[in-house]
Amino acid sequence: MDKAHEVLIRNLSEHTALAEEDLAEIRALTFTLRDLEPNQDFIRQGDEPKHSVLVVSGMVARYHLLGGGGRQYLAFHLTGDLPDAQGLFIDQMDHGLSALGPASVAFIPHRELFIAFRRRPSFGLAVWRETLLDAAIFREAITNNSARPMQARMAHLFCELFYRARAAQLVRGNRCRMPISLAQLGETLGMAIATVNRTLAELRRSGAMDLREGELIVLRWRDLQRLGDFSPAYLHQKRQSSPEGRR
Amino acid sequence: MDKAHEVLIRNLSEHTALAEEDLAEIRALTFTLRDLEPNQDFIRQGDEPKHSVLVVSGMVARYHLLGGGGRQYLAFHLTGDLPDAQGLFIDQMDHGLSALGPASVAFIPHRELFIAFRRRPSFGLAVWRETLLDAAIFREAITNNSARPMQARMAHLFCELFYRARAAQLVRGNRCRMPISLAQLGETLGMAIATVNRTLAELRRSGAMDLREGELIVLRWRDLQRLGDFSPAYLHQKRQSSPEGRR
DNA sequence: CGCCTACTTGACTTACTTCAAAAACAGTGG
DNA sequence: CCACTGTTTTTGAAGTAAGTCAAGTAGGCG
Repeated sequence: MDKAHEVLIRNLSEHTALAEEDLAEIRALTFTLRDLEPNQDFIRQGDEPKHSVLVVSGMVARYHLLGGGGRQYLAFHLTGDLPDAQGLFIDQMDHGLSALGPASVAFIPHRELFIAFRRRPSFGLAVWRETLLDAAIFREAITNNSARPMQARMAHLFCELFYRARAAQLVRGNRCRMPISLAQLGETLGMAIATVNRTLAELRRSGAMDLREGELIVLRWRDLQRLGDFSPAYLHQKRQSSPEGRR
Repeated sequence: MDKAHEVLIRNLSEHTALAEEDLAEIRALTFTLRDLEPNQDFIRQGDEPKHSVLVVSGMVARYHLLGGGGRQYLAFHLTGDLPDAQGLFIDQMDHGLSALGPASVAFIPHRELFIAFRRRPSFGLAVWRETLLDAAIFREAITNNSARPMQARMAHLFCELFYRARAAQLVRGNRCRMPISLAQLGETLGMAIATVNRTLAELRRSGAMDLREGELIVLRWRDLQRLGDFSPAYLHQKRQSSPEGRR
């Protein structure tokens, strides 16, 4: 019944072998569930975090606020992710968190986490590992937004999200939920909304993918991967199940 | 005498209060020193890391290799930094490391680190904290390279490096070592080398800073900070000593 | 039906890239 | 000390990709 705990366990198990004692420790954590509206901000830049967040369902984004009120989206998080383990040791959030589509998250008190880390250091290491994976994704975003042309940049983002969705078992057939607007895509990839639209149109025309009604549809994975110059090594998946095979 | 250990202790102490036992644990670590030529690569993308690196002197960079053989620089590291604590839980490096100017680094076996973490969990947490600080710097780089115009982008980078150099006590007067070429600056900020030069010329003309003979000179900190839209919150320094005061 | 938001498209402008060449500089060897 | 080579920096001119501006269409909802 406690879906949240199981979601966390599944996600950590992707990268780390957890002992029975770790599982017990995790199951003993107090989670406070909260349902979120689409585009609802639930942690703000400047907040002093006292809780960590676990994505129980839906998609969650991190963003920087810009001078003019605009946003720079930094990363997206799927079911099972701990989007602000980043905030564990930090006095003031340097970025905010918002839901993309409808989502639900669980709040976990930092205090409890630290106690659990002390009792089961291997649990701490597993969470640490997650934060390092996050960092690898950040690094790739730097390269993506700085060094790749617009089309590849966008294709790469979709590759990453699809690949990660697959690992989190959120892909059904060749599609997964992706409730992101063009404006948000622009604020993620550093391009103007008009360009977003034109670039997306190109990708559609290439026949590699489609994005419709909040769903990402991958029609030809290898083509999309090629267009996006995507190689998943940086995601450090244990089992290298790639969406190949489906053309 | 063991400069490397003291450098690490000083850096960790910036953010975390270490107990005597932690210090003892750190001092017991085996460091293998290595001197590096300017621009020498010492960890390559694809390597299987068995050691962590500590910057003992000089400046070190992380980079992604691009398809065409080019590079995207991801971050720079100063004396005291642990540039690849990121590699602690990772089977294959997703990025490489190189010296900028002449530098020296110490290698620490992962095995020893993990043993030390077990014996002194607070030491592990301190290193974890460092990796989260790194991640915050990555996030800012995403925003910098995606959302800021060229001049601000460059100014912001110099602000960050100067600010960090100051915290690491590497600033003398209003200058610090910065052995970086225009080409590398371009590969950091995602701009063509011609643009780098013209943008740098603008910044010089503004009178806020200069970059000469591998040295960064900050003439008017507040102006540079304004030009770069820089606010240091994301660096999460405990003591908020800013370079202000010197105009 | 009308309003609001999200998406689409077109025409214009510009900031940046590319290309090219010159000037400054560092290292090497006579 | 100076010529010779290679690299880095500087500057100019031309081309282009992407931003901006603006208007129009489509979709969702009270």
